Amino acid sequence: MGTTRMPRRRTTLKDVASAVGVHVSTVSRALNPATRQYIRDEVADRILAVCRELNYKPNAAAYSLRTNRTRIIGVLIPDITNPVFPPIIRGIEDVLFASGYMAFIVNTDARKELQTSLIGTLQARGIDGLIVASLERSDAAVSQIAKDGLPIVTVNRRSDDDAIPSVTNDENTGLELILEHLKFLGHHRVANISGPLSISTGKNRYDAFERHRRAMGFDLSPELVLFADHLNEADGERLADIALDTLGGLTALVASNDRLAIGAIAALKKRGIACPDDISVTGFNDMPMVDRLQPSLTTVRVQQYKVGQRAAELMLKQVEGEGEPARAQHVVTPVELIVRASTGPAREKSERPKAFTEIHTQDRPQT
Amino acid sequence: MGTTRMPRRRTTLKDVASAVGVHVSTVSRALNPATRQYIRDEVADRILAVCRELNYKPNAAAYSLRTNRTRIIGVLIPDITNPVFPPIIRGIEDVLFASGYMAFIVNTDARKELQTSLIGTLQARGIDGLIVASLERSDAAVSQIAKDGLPIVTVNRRSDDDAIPSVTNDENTGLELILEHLKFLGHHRVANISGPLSISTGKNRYDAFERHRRAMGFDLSPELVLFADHLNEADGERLADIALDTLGGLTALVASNDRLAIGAIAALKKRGIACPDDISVTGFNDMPMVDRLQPSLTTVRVQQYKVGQRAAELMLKQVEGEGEPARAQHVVTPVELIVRASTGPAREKSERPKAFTEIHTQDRPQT
DNA sequence: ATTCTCGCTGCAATCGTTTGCATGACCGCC
DNA sequence: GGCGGTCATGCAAACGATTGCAGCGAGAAT
Repeated sequence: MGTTRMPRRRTTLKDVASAVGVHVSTVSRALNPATRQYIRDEVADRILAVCRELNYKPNAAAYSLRTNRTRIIGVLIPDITNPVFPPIIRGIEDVLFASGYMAFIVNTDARKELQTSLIGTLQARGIDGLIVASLERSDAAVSQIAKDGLPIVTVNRRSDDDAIPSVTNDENTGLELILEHLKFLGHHRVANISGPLSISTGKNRYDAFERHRRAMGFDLSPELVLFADHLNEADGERLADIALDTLGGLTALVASNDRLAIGAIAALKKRGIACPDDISVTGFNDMPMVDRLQPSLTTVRVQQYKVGQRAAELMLKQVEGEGEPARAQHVVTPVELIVRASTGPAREKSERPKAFTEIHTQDRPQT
Repeated sequence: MGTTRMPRRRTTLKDVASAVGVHVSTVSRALNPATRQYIRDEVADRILAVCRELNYKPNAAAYSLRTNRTRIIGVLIPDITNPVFPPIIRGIEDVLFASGYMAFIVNTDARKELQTSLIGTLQARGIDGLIVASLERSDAAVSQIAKDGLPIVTVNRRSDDDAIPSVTNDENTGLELILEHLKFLGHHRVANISGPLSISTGKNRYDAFERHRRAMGFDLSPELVLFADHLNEADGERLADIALDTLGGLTALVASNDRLAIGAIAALKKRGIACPDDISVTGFNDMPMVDRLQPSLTTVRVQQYKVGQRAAELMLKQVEGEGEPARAQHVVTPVELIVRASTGPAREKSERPKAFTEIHTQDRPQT
């Protein structure tokens, strides 16, 4: 020893108590805002001073063991590598942290059985609540958790089970704005690369597409809708290929999210089809970077950070408000159409020059 | 068996013990692989069966209180929203999780005093170790933590303090590859948009740039190096603007990372300078999406996921290996040059019209 | 003067595990 | 047949906080 530093023991309530000359319970009460009132100001001040001096930090494990609360919220994410999620996570973390909570973020890789097992792990860790972004419309494990009384909120997606509070985006208006925009540009035959119907965003955007294409008088052929298995670029490219092979006279592709749209654009590029001159493409989400792609993506902007914040707030309300378990809230946040360079006037039916032969001079004012 | 009624209370060791008809300590030992040997197989099997039946999950708080270990590793990230970090985090999480550990991810926003306070919070939570990606070359708080004996590893960056283990990328080779590539393309006067020297990546890449541009006979003018305050697109654009305003005859810009490079390309576009025809640009990191930009980015690929894994492995070795604290390891992972469309042959010296005076006819409607 | 109230503080149980030590059964051995 | 030695298990003391309840002094009320 000598040179080696002893890992000095952390200071506990008992240390503080004996330093001040009071009982540990007195220290405990002085430190807890809820019981602070029972202690004489003079004593409390002395206690606070000593705590600071000894750099006292309450032992979280002991607190949890006694109170059965951890001040930890579990957060289930499909894949943190997907750029949609980090802003949501920031929103969640910032709100939770401000109230002394922390977030346990875990990736489910969209595997349901893994998700179920992760929920078990999180419960073993004693989380106070669960925020889930990786949710299918029906998920027995999640519904069971909710029924067991663990506070829960879904974010970005929602469950068919209305008892589970949610914070989602206004998908319906989003698609309405897109279709309005395309109609204005003169499109009539537009295809939809839909997400899986097992996920609320996929289902809701699909429903909205059907609703509004009917209302606005677009071509209603059912074969104009293709369903993705995964919400990624590869599947977008695959489905766009199918669409281009099997559907004639297409002038626009509406993708269920940005990643599918990016894949679709890659498919067009591969074939030398110009976007937007031959075919327009739209996304959904407005992920970071999509304004710098070629062409920059026309899409629907959702308030990712905000959605995360709201979810965390709903969670805190449940966790802190010991009171009555009021009816589950469902928050829907507004969206906004962002027009960029991936959409343009519909190609005239008569003239169909190969895109790269013409000079495209259109100038779109950046965001 | 059969339909189970809902136990509001979690099942504990005591429940299992009384169900089996043994003492809690026996159950505890049967469940712990290290003490499993002391228990008769017959009894142990019965215990395991009952545990499964009652769905027993050990109480993490009680475990931590008793053993002073949480199986939680703190992870400090500057900003999870920066696409460089999610893959690293996945690497860390996957490895930790496989060993029964979890990660507490927190964002420091590159604010040192916030980081210091976050470290305090994490310590109060009783983390078993700390992995830090948000580190300046000298950080008193972090060095102190290490000296106190808390296992620590830095990832992506490293400290000047050699006692702190690290996992980093081979910055030196990365810049060598880039400069070799540019030299091969005939460039001679190339500028460097360097990161802050207070961060190891900035410093090391700057040093490497200096070393190799000298070795390879590039133009050595000191004014060819500009220093960024922040590693983001905005600063890249700002510095590229300065470079273009003040430096004549430039044919290439070497940026210290992809985000700076993206900003630099935006600056070129804004002025109607063609990349790579007028000026080539290179990045570092190979973030997701940079292959889909216009032009796609020539950059150095670092193994982000791998780096995260290695960091977690180093951490586990420290945490699990009760043994003596062998000398701090410093792992350097190899990098790879990815040539894409943002680099091209150097413009001939003869033809060098002021960029913005020439007719810019390129067809980028983009801003 | 006695009793009651009230404000402040101490006492001790408790949360669910782990773990050093004691215990008791059983065995082989001299 | 007593003795030491395993082996398997029970006992009970921690770990550090919270919290219902008891106690105590002093001032107010009777």
